Amino acid sequence: MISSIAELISDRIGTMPAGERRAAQTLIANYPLTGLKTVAEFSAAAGVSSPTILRFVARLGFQNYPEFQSALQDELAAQLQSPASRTLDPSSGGAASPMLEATLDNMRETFRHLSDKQLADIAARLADRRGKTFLIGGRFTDPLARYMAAHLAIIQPDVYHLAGQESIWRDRLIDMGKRDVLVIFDIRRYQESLVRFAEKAHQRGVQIILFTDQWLSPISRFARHVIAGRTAVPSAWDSSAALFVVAETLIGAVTRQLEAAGAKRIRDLESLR
Amino acid sequence: MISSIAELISDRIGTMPAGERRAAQTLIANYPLTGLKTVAEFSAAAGVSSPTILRFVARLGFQNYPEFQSALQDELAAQLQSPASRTLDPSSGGAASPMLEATLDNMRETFRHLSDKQLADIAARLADRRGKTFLIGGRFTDPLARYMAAHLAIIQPDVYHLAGQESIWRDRLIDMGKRDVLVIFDIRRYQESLVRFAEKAHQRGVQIILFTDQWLSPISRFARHVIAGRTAVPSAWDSSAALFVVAETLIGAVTRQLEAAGAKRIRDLESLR
DNA sequence: AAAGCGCTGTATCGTATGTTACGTATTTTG
DNA sequence: CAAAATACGTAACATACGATACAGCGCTTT
Repeated sequence: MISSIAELISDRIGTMPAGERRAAQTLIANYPLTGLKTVAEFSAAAGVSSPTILRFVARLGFQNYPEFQSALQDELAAQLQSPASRTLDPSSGGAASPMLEATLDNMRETFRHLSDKQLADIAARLADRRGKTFLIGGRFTDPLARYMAAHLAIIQPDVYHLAGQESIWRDRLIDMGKRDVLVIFDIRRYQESLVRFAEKAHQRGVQIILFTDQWLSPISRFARHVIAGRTAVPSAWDSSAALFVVAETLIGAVTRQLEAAGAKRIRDLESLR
Repeated sequence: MISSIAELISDRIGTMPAGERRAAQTLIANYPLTGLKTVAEFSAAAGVSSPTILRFVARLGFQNYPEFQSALQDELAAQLQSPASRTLDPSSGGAASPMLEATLDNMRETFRHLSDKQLADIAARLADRRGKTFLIGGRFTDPLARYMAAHLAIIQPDVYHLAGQESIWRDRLIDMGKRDVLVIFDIRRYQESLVRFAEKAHQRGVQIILFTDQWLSPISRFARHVIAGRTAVPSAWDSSAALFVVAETLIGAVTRQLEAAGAKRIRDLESLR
């Protein structure tokens, strides 16, 4: 069974004429980048002419050059999204749990695409006390919304978790305006009810902060800030762990920003018990 | 110092207009593949027009689109040629977030003290369908109970999350017996109400599975299985992320064990929508 | 409430890219 | 050794791609 294009090439490289073989070798040499460049660049790198490159990809079974490039990109996408290809680091005791390893990878990847500044911006918005904060989640992610709401509600007023039936929180739209923030958690399979809700909130000028997966919920169209977490794990379910950690990080950042006001508020709450 | 284009983007994403921000988000979401495609494909993926994409790359400082693509390819080349740089480099990615590093450490430590056999035993008990499963959590951990309940309830019947006021779930004790399982989440500061509840359930012979922190909730006295997660992070709050990951791992394990029966159940549920 | 500014999309243009036809060189075979 | 077949490159072509000008719209500001 031949799965990757690289295998396909090394399989047929023996039957190729000299020029095409040079093309194959240069492609394998720094795979797959050369194949993503233009035909002219590819041919220059291989030291052959453009038609030779085209004959080369034709021999591999592709109808035209763009089709060949698309195949390379798909392959690269699969490779980049599943860090399984990454050599298992022997440091962590190795055969711990593939589930754990995947989760740790997801978190690293998620934060790699999340700059400190971006997190700071979002935290600043959440800490901005001129408006209210609403949180809501989907079928499996609503607990994350609850978790975040439970913490935020302690350090600042006007934090509301939207729970229950759709009709209930839809009516809460009337309370929302430009100064308010709506935090939405929505991963595959995206819920239409949430999309509708987000759209209406957006129309009212509400600032939306979206927690979603790397395939981006349609709500990203309306969102001011989008946090794309990795969710792929060797399980029947997707993992929300990366989003959970981002949420915790934000909770910490907001707490730090509100330290002055927040500390007093916490003390007041303590004395209420 | 800004080294990668991804950093450059997340650095300036705050100052971008809405359309360009959507472009930036879709690019970051599955970086860097979208940037290697044509302008038309990029714009379609982001849901904006072609000129917006071009304005986006112009704002990043590139003279034209091909130059932008070349930069992405160079970056990808460097990344592919040295795969060692991706795993655990304390230089660039390491200093990202001390919060993240602490969380990752917590998870590794948590799983280090958690044997495969122990996880398998707990999963087996959760998958045992002779009794009912109840889940409950504390002030901040109740969302974890909800999260776990949301998944377990799909693959098997008789899964109940205990919510609301104490008096409500206290009355549910009457439904609990020897064959039943009670999953409790309780971290500092431990809630008396939960301890009381756990004790009564224990007296009724209920099997208790406890998620707690490394200092062990007093409920551990009554628990059949104890999962001690690390919670220390550089924040004003404790982190429940490690417990969250254990919960997800268990969800996956239970799902696998119930695969035969569970798969049918999932299909039935799908057809109900 | 009105005016100005900035952002975004539509339509058009020039160009670089992939493609193909054809002639020459090189190898293979009788 | 000769002749044929295959391989390769040059050059011309058409397409599709990136770039740009312009108009409409929403938003902010006075």
